Amino acid sequence: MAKNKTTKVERQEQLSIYINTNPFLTDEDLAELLGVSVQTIRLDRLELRIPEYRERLKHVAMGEGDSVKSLSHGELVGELVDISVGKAGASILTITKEMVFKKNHVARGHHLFAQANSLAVALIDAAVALTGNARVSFRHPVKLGDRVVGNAEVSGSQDNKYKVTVVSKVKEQVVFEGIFTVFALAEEA
Amino acid sequence: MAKNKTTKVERQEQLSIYINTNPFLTDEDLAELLGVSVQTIRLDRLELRIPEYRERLKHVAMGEGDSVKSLSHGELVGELVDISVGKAGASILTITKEMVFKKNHVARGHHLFAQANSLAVALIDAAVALTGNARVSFRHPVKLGDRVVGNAEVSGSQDNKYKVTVVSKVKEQVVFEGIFTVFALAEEA
DNA sequence: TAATTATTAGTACCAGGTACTAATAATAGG
DNA sequence: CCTATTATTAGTACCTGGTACTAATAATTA
Repeated sequence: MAKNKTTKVERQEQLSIYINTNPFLTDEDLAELLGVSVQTIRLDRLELRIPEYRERLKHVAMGEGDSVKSLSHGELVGELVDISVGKAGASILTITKEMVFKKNHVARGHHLFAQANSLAVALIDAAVALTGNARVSFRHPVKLGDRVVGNAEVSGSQDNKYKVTVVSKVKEQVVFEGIFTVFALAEEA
Repeated sequence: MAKNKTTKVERQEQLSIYINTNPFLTDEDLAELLGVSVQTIRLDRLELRIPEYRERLKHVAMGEGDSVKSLSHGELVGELVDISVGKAGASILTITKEMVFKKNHVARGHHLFAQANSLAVALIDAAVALTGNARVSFRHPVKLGDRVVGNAEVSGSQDNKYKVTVVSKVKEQVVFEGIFTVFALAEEA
């Protein structure tokens, strides 16, 4: 037949690539892409130990599932527990396994920064606020499972420039301190 | 019957909570949890416009699917393109929709911080490295789709304390600058 | 040519649903 | 008190995306 003369191995390599770059492909999709029958795809997956569609989705979903409150999503990192716009606010961030170094279960600094930064920005009473600069100190390591309570306070302002001080604690112990300069922007800047 | 006298509305609220905190629950699971039949759960989902199990997983998986390189995962934010441990390194972060403010498509500062911070930490030749403090400036807004190239350099060291300077650019324009003080820790600190 | 490997077809089965019909409780209104 | 409406449950047929298995037919290799 006038089929592309690809070997089994070549096809299986392609299969791996397809699935790795897009786990949402079903066997039927793959069969069409590779020009073989669905049964062949199944045999290939078996040999390559690639789980079925639904299992794949489950695992992608799981890996990310409980990190919904993490940096990539939502407008705020952590959970806002109290806010008085223009004045002060607080948020809580629980350290999950995705946020820590595998080696020692210490949270990566940028998560604490992210909590503080998004809290600082949330405080500003403007359509859009951007961080201009920041000075931050990581006072004490934060561990997996810790509940980090961030407290922010607007400590000064000049024109559209606000100074926000954030102190984050884990059970009364200060773990992070930062001073953020946030700019309030007009609606259509 | 000696059932908990919960109203339909109360049950539906509970249902929402259950599903929000754990999208992996099937109708059967939920039926058992709430002490009603599977059919009732289905009707509830219909009324609440909650999609079915497989659709939910698909969406969790999708929402996060392409943000694998974002903050919550991997040991590094951005893609490492060059590194010479103890000296310098570079990484690239492409700004996705998850990283920007919906209103103006400008990247939230903490993502740039995260890229720089994880790059700084990666540079340190130690089992574990932690950021002590940092001074950062966001020079120019970064937009959705921008490819942020971060360049880090160890600019000094004293004992286990390293000073790392990071400059991030989008097409030759400096968008972020930061000086990080990173501490190298012993294996079993 | 015989043996082996690769590919395809088909069957029965499963999970987790949708969509629909129908029967039975429970609650409220007059 | 009886009726009308709402709530809940049961059951059926069907769908997707598979697993597990059997069997037949190419294509290759020894």
